[in-house]
Amino acid sequence: MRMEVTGKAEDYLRGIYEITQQKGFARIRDIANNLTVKPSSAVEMVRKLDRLQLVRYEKYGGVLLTTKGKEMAEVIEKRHETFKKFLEIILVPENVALKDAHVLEHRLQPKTILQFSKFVDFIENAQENPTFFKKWRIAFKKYCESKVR
Amino acid sequence: MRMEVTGKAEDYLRGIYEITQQKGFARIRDIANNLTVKPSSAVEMVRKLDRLQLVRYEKYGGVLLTTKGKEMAEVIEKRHETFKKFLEIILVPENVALKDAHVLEHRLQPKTILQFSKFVDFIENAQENPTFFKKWRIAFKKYCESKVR
DNA sequence: TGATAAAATTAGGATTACCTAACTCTTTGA
DNA sequence: TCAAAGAGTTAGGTAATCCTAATTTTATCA
Repeated sequence: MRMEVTGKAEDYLRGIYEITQQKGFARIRDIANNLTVKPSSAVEMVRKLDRLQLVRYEKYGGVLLTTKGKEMAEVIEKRHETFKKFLEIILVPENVALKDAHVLEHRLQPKTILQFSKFVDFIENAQENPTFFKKWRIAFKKYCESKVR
Repeated sequence: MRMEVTGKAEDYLRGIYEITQQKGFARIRDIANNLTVKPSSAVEMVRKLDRLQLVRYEKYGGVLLTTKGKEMAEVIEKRHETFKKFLEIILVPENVALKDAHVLEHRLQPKTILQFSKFVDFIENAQENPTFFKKWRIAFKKYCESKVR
């Protein structure tokens, strides 16, 4: 077993992070639900994350993020937020965006992710030139509506 | 073997399409190079695509797209172009964009892909208001440069 | 034309991630 | 308190891709 943090491992890490934020720790069941996976699959990944020292896990006990795991989850979460915002900007309906943000997060190279986040900042930093950006968003929205057919 | 057109199958299909455009047919070697994969892997996938009736393939012979395969490849290719243009627009360097466009193509829902392509059209359809769009691109470029640090 | 080089194929493995079914712990409530 | 119910584990599989190391076929050129 090669032991590296794959895209899936990141999904699990973010899931565990989200659950932890809400209730302080995560159970296998929660993780399985969050990832839409059977508990047996969740156990498998949690064991891997434990070996990678990203979570602490004991049989029949809860799962906790280590410092390292939490740091990594935060980076992942931030990236996730970027993609969610980005999808909002290009007017993807929220229910769709929620799933697809997950999809966007993996396998992209750092440079690409950086550009995505710059784009989001650029569009959101309306304070530098509010009229221009407002105009931009309105124009794009109109453009989309005109293309509904 | 479950036999469905997975993301990877689409990658191969597009590769075969590209090669075919250039020289009329594809050899295993070409496909392996295009996909950065060993020939043995290329053979495996080509056999799968043949079973799916997306290519015609005979041992030691060339690979040709069927009508169905060509149609599918064209849809995939167009999607690929959208993502490539999109990455250009957000100023991802070309060498990075080339790889990441591939990544973007899979698993996104149709609605999201549609919005990506609308965004690209919106930015590119400068004829409707050339100054506005030119201004937009210049502004984004400047914004990125100002953030180099 | 026949030996070598190049291309393609096959066999046999590895990896990642998922599943089902059976089993083992733990919790809970009568 | 102890038997179900619920949660968690394990064993054993599947599927998609990829790889290496033979092996087989085809092409090339002296």
